[in-house]
Amino acid sequence: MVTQPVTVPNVERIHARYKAMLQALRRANYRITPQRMAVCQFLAETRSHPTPSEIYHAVKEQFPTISRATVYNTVAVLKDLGEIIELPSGGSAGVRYETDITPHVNLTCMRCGRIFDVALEDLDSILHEIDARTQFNVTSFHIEGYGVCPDCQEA
Amino acid sequence: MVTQPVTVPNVERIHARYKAMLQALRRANYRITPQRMAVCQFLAETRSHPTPSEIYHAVKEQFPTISRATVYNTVAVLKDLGEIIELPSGGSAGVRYETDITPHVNLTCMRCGRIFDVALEDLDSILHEIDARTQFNVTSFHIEGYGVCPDCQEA
DNA sequence: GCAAAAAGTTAGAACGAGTATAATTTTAGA
DNA sequence: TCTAAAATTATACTCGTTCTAACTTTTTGC
Repeated sequence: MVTQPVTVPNVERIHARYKAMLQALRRANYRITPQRMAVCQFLAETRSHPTPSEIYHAVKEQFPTISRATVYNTVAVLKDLGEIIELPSGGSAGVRYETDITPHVNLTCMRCGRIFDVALEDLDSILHEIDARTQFNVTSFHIEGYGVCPDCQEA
Repeated sequence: MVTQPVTVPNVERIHARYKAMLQALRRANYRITPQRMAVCQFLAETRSHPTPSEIYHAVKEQFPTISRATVYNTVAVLKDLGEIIELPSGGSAGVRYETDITPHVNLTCMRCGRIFDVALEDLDSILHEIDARTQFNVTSFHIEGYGVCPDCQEA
């Protein structure tokens, strides 16, 4: 079983993430609408690297008339602001979104398509080395690993 | 300007990559067809993180009747075999494929959408640490960095 | 070299993810 | 409270991706 990081999703962390997203929107002069708040809340809560469709269906429970365009617009804005990251989905479901923008490792199982988060220490040294070698202004990074998860190894 | 790695694409490297892809297909009991060879050749040669559409149009020069489904099937098989990696394309162009499966850094400019490859040393230590912390069988990994490229910083 | 099974390709259709659009609604600031 | 402009909506549209049935090709064994 993949070692889950010691940090457990809790109300504080979710709230901080939610607040950070809303602040990013405000700072960039985007309007704060109930729909955007709901999308941010869902994204702050989820651990599942959701597709746009999954986000849509989750938010639709609270806002039955929400339009898909609204969801797509909202995640696009959040992505532009660097609050979420777009991942290849590893299946036929289009893109997935990563809400943890701190440096970490995503391990994608090439069998079942699931994505596992792993926290590693000392990833900052990578950022230093990228800075030393390039003139690219890097604002976030993570590591994408591919292979077979423990469950699929047993099957 | 992003520092390009000292390694320059040359005929030997391209040929080795091409051969590796064909061998992976053979080893997995896939048939070697002229269309698959052409896709592999193009992928071995390109440095451009091509979309499926770009692959299709490149191969269509040599095989004017090739079907899109054939291209999609071929890259899907190569992806399943771990010979190429799927990247988010950062635009509306669907996915892009990465043909360099050695550990390295992809820097994606969030303005223009271009993807820059950077080679770093000592990335193997990351693999060791993932192994130490998880039971995930990792076969390849790379680093995804996001930010603004030098060109877009000047504009 | 031939035959056959099965994989692979093809052309075109289908699907659905993602985007566009015009009308309507809502937000935020004065 | 009013208003300008942003945001949402329902629906249509685009296009990337996958499906399908017929046909072709590869590979293996004889």
